[in-house]
Amino acid sequence: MPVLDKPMDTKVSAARRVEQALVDAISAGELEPGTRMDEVGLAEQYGVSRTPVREALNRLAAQGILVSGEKRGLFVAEYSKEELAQIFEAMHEIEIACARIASQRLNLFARSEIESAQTACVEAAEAGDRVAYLRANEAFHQAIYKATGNPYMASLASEFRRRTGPFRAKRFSNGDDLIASAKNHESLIEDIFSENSATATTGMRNHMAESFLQVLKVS
Amino acid sequence: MPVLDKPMDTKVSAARRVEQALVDAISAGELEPGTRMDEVGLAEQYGVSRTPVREALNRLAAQGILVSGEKRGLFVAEYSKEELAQIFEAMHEIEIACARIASQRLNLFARSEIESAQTACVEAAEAGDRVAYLRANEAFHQAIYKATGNPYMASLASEFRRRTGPFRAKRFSNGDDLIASAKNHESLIEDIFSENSATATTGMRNHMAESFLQVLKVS
DNA sequence: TCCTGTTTTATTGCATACAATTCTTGCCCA
DNA sequence: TGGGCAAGAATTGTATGCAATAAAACAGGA
Repeated sequence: MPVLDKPMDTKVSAARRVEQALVDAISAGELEPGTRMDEVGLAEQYGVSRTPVREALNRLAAQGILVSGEKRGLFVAEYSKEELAQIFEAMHEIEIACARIASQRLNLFARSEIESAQTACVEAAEAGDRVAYLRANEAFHQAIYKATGNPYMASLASEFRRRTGPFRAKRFSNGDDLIASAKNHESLIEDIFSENSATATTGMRNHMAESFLQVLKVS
Repeated sequence: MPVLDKPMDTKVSAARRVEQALVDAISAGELEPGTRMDEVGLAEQYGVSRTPVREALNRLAAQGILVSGEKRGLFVAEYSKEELAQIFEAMHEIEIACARIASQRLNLFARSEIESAQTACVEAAEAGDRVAYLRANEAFHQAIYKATGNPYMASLASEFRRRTGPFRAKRFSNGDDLIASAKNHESLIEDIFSENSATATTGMRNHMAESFLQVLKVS
């Protein structure tokens, strides 16, 4: 019975710990899309009562990470290809908006953050380290979100990345994919740094379209 | 003690009814930003126990409609002018994306829905009926969201409208404001119907900028 | 064998009780 | 008079029990 990792985290409520644990499990793919969330099972698994579990499930449901199917209960959201395309389209639009805003507001600090994230991406890609690349890629995109200077845009974009995480993760099957993705970043960076918002828009559009096509292949 | 409107709605859980009631109250401005949500108070107000109230509050908090301040408890979100500007910027971007996508995919049915919503807006504006206008305006924007054919974009945009509802509602102080807003819609519609996505983008950009400037005036 | 109606079981939703935490009030002392 | 401290009150977080309901299992007839 894997009790929660940090039982000493007395500051955080049990409900939040369960929520975080579930998000992690879903993002990591341990809980596959379509899996049913059993209140009593999770409760005893995490050593708490049903109440905080219900609270966590509710919050996840409100975020769209869990959905209620035709059967009773909540399930890890699973999407058809069409739904996936729609979600990616939405994410796509938000990323484009972020890139455009970032290109208009770019300051030196944000710029250096993006660049160093990209450096980490390239290193991980060349080393063929898939896990490191995923993390670096995440930091890269987060840096762009942050560069918008708009935390609401940033959290919106982050939320979509969380939701699509399980589907995007699959696509890096070999080292070439990593390197291709990193190369892709380079041109996107150039476009953003050009401080021409139209160029940045186009750049992100290409990047995201590319990215989505690969997801569809493996889903 | 205003008991819930539809006590017979046995199909819907108490938690959902409370949630909906709270959303309505907040959107309508009955619960002003900064108001503290009292679990026990709401519980007896709606004639249920704390459990479903807590569930509703949690869901609202997950949507960002409620936030936890420095004091204990949850509060109706209130924003500084800068935060408001950022939220509107984000909403702005999403609306623009919706308008662009809608203009690319517009079919006759969606088109007629947008047009009839606009007709209702004009009628309400000319009658000087503020409440009717708010509802019609809402339907107008929802019709555009729906016209994207992408439910995720639509729900995203809807969520932002819910969040900004209390702030937008204030801005229609007199009849001229209504008429101005309705006129504003006309040009936006033309832009969307032009099926030129660049034009639709520009149109929505103007509409939203106009809208936001008025919000800032009264906030 | 398959459909349909019924009983059984499992699970959710709600209420309530209790524990733990934080806010507040009032008191004492400087 | 003001600041700190302590006791009390209020409020949140969690556990548990019960009732309602949906799913499943089962039986009986066509």
